This record gives sequence, C-alpha cells and structure tokens, in this order.
Amino acid sequence: MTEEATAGAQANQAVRERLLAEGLRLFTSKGYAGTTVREIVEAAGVTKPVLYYYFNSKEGIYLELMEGAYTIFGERMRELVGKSGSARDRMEILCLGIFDAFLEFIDVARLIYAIYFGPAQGAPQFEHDQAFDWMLDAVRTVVAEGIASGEFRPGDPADMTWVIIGCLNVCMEEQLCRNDPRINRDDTKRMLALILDGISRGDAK
Amino acid sequence: MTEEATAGAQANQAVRERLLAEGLRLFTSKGYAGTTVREIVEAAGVTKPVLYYYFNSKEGIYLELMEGAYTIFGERMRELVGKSGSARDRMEILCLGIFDAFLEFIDVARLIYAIYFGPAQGAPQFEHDQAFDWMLDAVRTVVAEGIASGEFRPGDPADMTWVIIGCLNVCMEEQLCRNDPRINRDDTKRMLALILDGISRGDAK
DNA sequence: ATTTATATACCTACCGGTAAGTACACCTAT
DNA sequence: ATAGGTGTACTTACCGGTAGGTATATAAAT
Repeated sequence: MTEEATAGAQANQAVRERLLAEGLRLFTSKGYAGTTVREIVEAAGVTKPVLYYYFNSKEGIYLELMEGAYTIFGERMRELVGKSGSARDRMEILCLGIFDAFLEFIDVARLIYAIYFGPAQGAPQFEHDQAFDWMLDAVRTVVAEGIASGEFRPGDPADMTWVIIGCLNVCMEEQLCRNDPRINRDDTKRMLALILDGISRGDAK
Repeated sequence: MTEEATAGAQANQAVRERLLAEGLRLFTSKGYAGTTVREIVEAAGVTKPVLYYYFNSKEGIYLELMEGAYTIFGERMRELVGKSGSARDRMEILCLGIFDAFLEFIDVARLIYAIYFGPAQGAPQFEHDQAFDWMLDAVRTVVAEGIASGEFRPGDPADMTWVIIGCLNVCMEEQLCRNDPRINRDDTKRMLALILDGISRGDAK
C-alpha cells in the first residue's frame, strides 16, 4: 500500500467522520425531525448526495450514530465491571467511573438521553434501554455481593440498587441539562458515600 | 343567557379543548418539529385555519400547552407543601404526593420531561426548569427542618436533598419510559424509607 | 480503463401560514 | 317585521419555501 492509498483512505474517513460528527451535534441539539440533511452536509462541507453515498439515507446516519454511542458506553461499562476490592470501594469505582465516562462522552450521552426521554419524532426504532440496563445490572451485582459478604445490611438488593442508580442518574442528568450544573464529581462522590453509609453494616454513628 | 348561547360557548371550548388534547398527545409522542399542524387539526376534526384562529400559530398552541402543564404541577406542589408532622412523615407525604401527581398527569409529565431532555428542535423557548426546581426546593425545606429539629443527622442538606430527589426522579422516569415500569408506588415508598433510615438520627440498627 | 467519490440540477411531497369566502347569531335602525 | 351591519367560528383554496431523495455528469483514485 503506497502513501497515496493511505492518503485516499484517510480522505474517505475524514469526510465520513465529519458527517458523523456534525450529525451527532445536530441530532443532539435539534432532534431527528428538527435536523435537516442539508444542514448536516453544509456543516460537514460536502454536498447532499455524499451523505446518501456513505449512509444511504437520513435514517442511515442516525442509526450509525446510535450504534456507535451504545458501543462506546458498552465498552466503558465492561472496563468498570470486574474490579476487585470491598463492595463499597467497587461501588465507588463503578459509579464514579460511569460519571466520568458520561462527562467524557457527554455529546453521545446527551443523544442517548434525548432519545430515551424525547419523543420518537419519526426517528427509526432502536433498542433504547441498553445503556441504562447495563448500569443497573452492574450496580445490582455489586450490591448483591456486598450483602452476601456482610458488608452491606441485609435488605432488598433491588431497593438499594435503585437508590444508588437514582442518585447517579440525577447527577448525570444535571450535567446534561444545565450550562452550570449544580452537582459536580465531588458532590456525586459525597452523595454516594451518604447512601453507602446508610446501607453499610456496622453503621452506628 | 339563553340555552343556545351556553351551547355555543361550549362548542367553542370543545373545539379548543380537542385541539389542545390532540396537540398534547402529538407533541409528546412526536416532538415539536415532528408534529405537523395538519395532523393536529385532522385529529381534532377541524381545518387548519381553526388552529390559527384560536392559537395564532403552531408555537401558540405549544406554548399554551406548556403553560398549562406548569400550572397544573405548580398547584399540586403548593398543596403538598405546608403539611405538618415529623420531617420524616412530611417527606413521605411530599414525595409520594409528587409521585401520585406524576401518575395522574402522566401525559403532561411526559411532555415536560421530553422538553427537558429532548432537543430544542425549533420549539419556542420556555422556562423549563421550573417543575424540577419546585420539587427541589420543597424537599430541601423539609430536609433543613429535619436537621434543625434534630430528627435528621447533621450533614450537608444539599446532599440529602439530592439523594432523595434522585431516588424520586428515577422512580418517576421509570413510569415514563416503560410500558411495564419496574418500580411502583410501594417500591418508591420503601426506597425512600431506606434513605430516610440512613439519614435519621438514632439509627443504630 | 475501471472504480470510487463527489457535484449540479432536479424531483415530488409536504411544511407553516394566509386570503377570501360562508354560515350564523346578534344588534340597531327604519 | 325587515334590512343592513357586525362579529365569531369555520371552510376552501392557495402561497412560498423546503424536506428527503435521485439522475446524471464529473473528478479523483487505482
């Protein structure tokens, strides 16, 4: 493969990536129906048939963005699961890891949330619950192990799981919905500690 | 006023209410940009200029729906605030009351959430944070009084508030996003109790 | 020469909005 | 009692603009 071939392949990818980046930005800020193909291609600096060349349709680029978003979060979840240590430590690593991933890929996250809560608006169907369910399963696993090991109190693992998820969820949502979020990572850590203090065994303060 | 006049006034309201009801349904399920004036009026059984007659524009009906939604929740919040009893009892009444209001007006709630998380999509600007902020202030007030009275532990009232809000929030969101919510009112009550057990003074179990 | 990537020009269908008209109720003047 | 005027509620037909998508030509890469 010559250097020319590499440059050509890279030019391909550059156009494609530009379209995806602009598509992500615009779908996120305007929604599926509110975003036109014209504005995506104009932002990417190409003409309209180029989008159809690479993605076949408006739906095509949208679905590719969705698949990419879920892939990113799935990989990050896998990295965060399977750590070792006390249940409390692992919970902290897991939740703050999720929070950090959220911030790192906040545009992607915003798109996922927008789809999850937002109206369908003619967008093609996609399995929407996956990212949330991954999170739920991971937290539930750590809770169950904490109860089994005696580190957390006996109780309903589902309740504990949902309280933790609720806390993490509201912290993440705050990052999405405000230019000046009222909750940061340290707040999240403290709030998590408050919950874990409450469900830990040997809590006699 | 004759009976004919009453019937005429009622016919007015019937058309107007039909447009609002169909508008709510469609904006909620399809979003602002994804909903056309044509489908609203068709669903309401009138012609397009009728919508412009009553609401001046597509924006007009949307804004009227949004104002109505916030009015409903604001009134319900006022009813729930100002109850008396222990901080714990009041917190339970407040949170479960919010949850109940949410279920009662779930279409309205769905629209508010869709707007809050969903993309702007060309919809007219509206102050979106109000319902959430009402909730936050109400919970914060009860938390602060619980700490002051010694019922809750000394601690950061903001942390406690947000943990409670996060829990309530995720329970409500679950009602929105699934045909078969995994959390019901009793679950919500139990989870709230788990948190309140954890932050209560005298918790030595 | 062939394949791939891109541009120009165009298509049909649909968008929000509006002008003009109609039906009806009510009021006032004759 | 009747005619004319006014206002409200609604319809039909239409407007200019734009949506997603495509045929064809051209440029670039191999």
